[in-house]
Amino acid sequence: MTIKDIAKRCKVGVSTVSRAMNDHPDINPETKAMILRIIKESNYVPNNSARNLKRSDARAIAVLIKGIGNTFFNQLLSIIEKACHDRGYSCILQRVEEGEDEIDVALKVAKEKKLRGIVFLGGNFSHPRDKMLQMEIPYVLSTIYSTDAKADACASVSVDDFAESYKMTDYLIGLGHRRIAIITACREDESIGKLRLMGYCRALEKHGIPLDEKLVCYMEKNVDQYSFRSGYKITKKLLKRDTAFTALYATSDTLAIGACRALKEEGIRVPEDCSVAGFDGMDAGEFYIPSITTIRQPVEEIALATADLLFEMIKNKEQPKRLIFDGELLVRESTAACEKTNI
Amino acid sequence: MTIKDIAKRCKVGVSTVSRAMNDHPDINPETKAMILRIIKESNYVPNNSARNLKRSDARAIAVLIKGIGNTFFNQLLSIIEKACHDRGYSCILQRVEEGEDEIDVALKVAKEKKLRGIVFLGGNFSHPRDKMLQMEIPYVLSTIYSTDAKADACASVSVDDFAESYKMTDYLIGLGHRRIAIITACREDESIGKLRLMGYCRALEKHGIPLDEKLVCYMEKNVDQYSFRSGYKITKKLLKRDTAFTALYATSDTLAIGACRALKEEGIRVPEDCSVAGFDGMDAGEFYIPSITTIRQPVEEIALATADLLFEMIKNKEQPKRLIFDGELLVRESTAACEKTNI
DNA sequence: TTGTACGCGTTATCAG
DNA sequence: CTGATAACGCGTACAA
Repeated sequence: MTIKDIAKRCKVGVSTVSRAMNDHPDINPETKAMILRIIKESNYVPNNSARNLKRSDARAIAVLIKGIGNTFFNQLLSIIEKACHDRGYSCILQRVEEGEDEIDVALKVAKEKKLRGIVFLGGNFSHPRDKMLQMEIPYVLSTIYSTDAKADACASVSVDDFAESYKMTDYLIGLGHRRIAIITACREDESIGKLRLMGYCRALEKHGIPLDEKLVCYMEKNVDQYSFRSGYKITKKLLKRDTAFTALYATSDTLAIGACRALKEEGIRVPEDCSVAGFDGMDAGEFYIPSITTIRQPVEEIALATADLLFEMIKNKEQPKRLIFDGELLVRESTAACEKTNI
Repeated sequence: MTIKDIAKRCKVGVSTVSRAMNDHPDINPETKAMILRIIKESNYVPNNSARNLKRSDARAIAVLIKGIGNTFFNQLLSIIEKACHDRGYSCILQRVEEGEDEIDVALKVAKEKKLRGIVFLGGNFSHPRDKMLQMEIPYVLSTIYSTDAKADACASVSVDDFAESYKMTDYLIGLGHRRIAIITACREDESIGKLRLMGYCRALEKHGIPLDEKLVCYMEKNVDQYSFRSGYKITKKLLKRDTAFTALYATSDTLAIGACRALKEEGIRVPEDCSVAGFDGMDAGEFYIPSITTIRQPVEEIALATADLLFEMIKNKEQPKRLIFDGELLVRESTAACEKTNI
C-alpha cells in the first residue's frame, strides 16, 4: 500500500494525495476530504523513511539521556515529548552509556536521523570547543550546566545549582549544624555535581565554618550515580570513617533516602540524631518516612522552557541563551535543629 | 556527504562502498579497508532513511510502554535495549497514553517504521481477536498477560501473577491476619491487576475467609496508576471507610510506600498496628523505612527472555509461547504477625 | 486546481 | 571482485 495505490483508488494523481496529507493550501477541500477518507479506510500509513529521505530534515528532535535510571529525567522526558508531539515533531529517545561521549553520539544520530534539534539530559558537559562547534543544529542542556567557562555559548535551562545548594547548606547551618557531611558527584564531575558542591563550600565559608574533607563523600564513577543504593553505600562508608556530623546533605533525593536507610541501620535517628537533606523534589522523598527536606526543581516549567527554547532556536534561529529557574526549599521531616552543641 | 562522494574519493563505484559498509563477502579486503578508512576520515554517516527505504525492513523493534512513570519498566527497557543493540537492532521507545489503544499504536508504528517486532510493557491487554490478527509482525507481552481466554496465541514473559499474589496473601494469612485490605488496579483491568486480585481472593477462599468488598480498593482509571500518590490517596480513603483491617496488601511497591505514609499520618504503625506488603521488588521498597515485604520479579531474566523470545520469533518464525518465571517472596520489615485476635 | 516526472541516498541485481 | 543501474516511496517543480 503506497501513495500510488491511494492515488489510483481516489482516481487522482499522487501529488494531490500528497497535498492532502501534508495540509497544502493548493487543493480543493472536497477532494482533500475524499482522499483523507479513503486513506483512513484503507488504513494506509505513509512510509516514514521515504518522507524523511525527501525532506531535507526529519521534523524530529532527539533527547539524549545519560543515566537513564534517574527517575528525575522521566518527568522531564514526558513533558518534552508531549511538547514535540503538539508541534508535530517526533521525539527520539537516545540513551548515552556512562562511558560514552555525548557529543559523539549526538553528532552521529543528528546526521543519521537528520534531526532538527537535540536536548541533553544528565552527564558531565565539558567538551573541547571544536567539538561543540561541530554541532550544527540547535541544542539545549536541560537541568545541567557546564562549569566550563567556554560554555556560555550553550543554551541551557536549569535552576542555579550553585545558589540552590548554597540555600540548602545555609538552611542547615541556620538550624545550628556545624558538621555537615555532603554526598556529592564523582571527583571528575564538571557539571551540576560540582556546582552543588561549590554552593555547599561557599555557605560554610560564609559562616566561617572550615571545610572538612573527611565530610565530603564523592560518588564512584561509572556506577549508577544518583541511586538509592549509591547513597546507602556511601553513607555506610562515611560512618566507618568515624567522623562526627550532625547533618548529611545528599545532592539528590534518592541519595538521601539511601542515606537514611544506612543511618537507621546504625541506630542513628533522623532527624533527632542527624538531619538529612536531599535535592530535586521527587515524589519518593515526599512519601518517605521521614519525608525528605529538599530543594524542589520546577520540573514542568523547566521541561516546557527547554522545549520552547529549542523550538525557538529551530524556527527563528535565535541565539542560545541560559534560562534559570528558582528552586524551592521544602522543609520536611528529615531535618531539625542541632541539639549537640559541642562536637 | 553521500555514498557517491565517498565513492569518488575512493575512486570506486558506489556499490563497492556499500559492500564495504555492509560487510558483504564479495569484496577485496584491501579495498574494503581503504574505503572504511576514508569513510572514517570524512566522518560520513550513511543516511538511515535511505537505507530503510531500500531495505524491506528497518532492523528495528519498538517497545511500547503504557504508564511510563512506572520505574519498574525502566529496568526492563534498559536491558531490552541492550539486547537489541548487541544484535545490531535499533530499539525505538514508544509511549502509549493511558487512554490510547496500544494495538492501534503498534499497527501504526510498525508500518511507519517497518519494524520487525514489538514488545509491549504495561497496560490492559484484552483486544478483539481480529485486531490482534492484524499484527503481522512478532510481538511479546512482557510482565503483562491477558486474562482473556483467547490470549493463548500471544507470546508473553512474566511471573505467574495469580500464583505469586496467592503466595503473598497466603503468607499474610499465615501471620494470623484475617482482615486483609488490598489495593488493586481499576475495576476494568483485564491484565495483571485482575490476576493479582484473583490470587488474593483465592487465598482467602482456601482459608475460609469471606471476601469483604469493603476491603478491596480499586485504583482510579486514567490516573497515574501504580504511583506513590495513588497508594497514598487510596489508603486515606480506605481509612475513612472505618473498616478494620490488620494488613494491607498493595499490588505494587510504590503503592505500598504511599500506603505506609498514609497510615503513618493517621498514627497507625507499620508493622505493629498494620502489616503492609507490596509487589515487584523494586529498589525503593528495599530502602524504605520500614523496608517493604514484597514479591520480587526477576526483572533481568524476564527482560532477557523477552528479547530472546522476540528475536527467535523474528529469525526462526517460532511459534509464540508463554514463559513464566518464579517470583520470590521477600519478607522484610513491613509485615509482622497479627496481634489482634478479635476483630 | 491537478497531474507528470524527477530525484532524494541507499542497496540489490546484474553484467562485466 | 567491481561498476552501472534500477528500484524503494514520497514530495515538489513544472507544465497543463
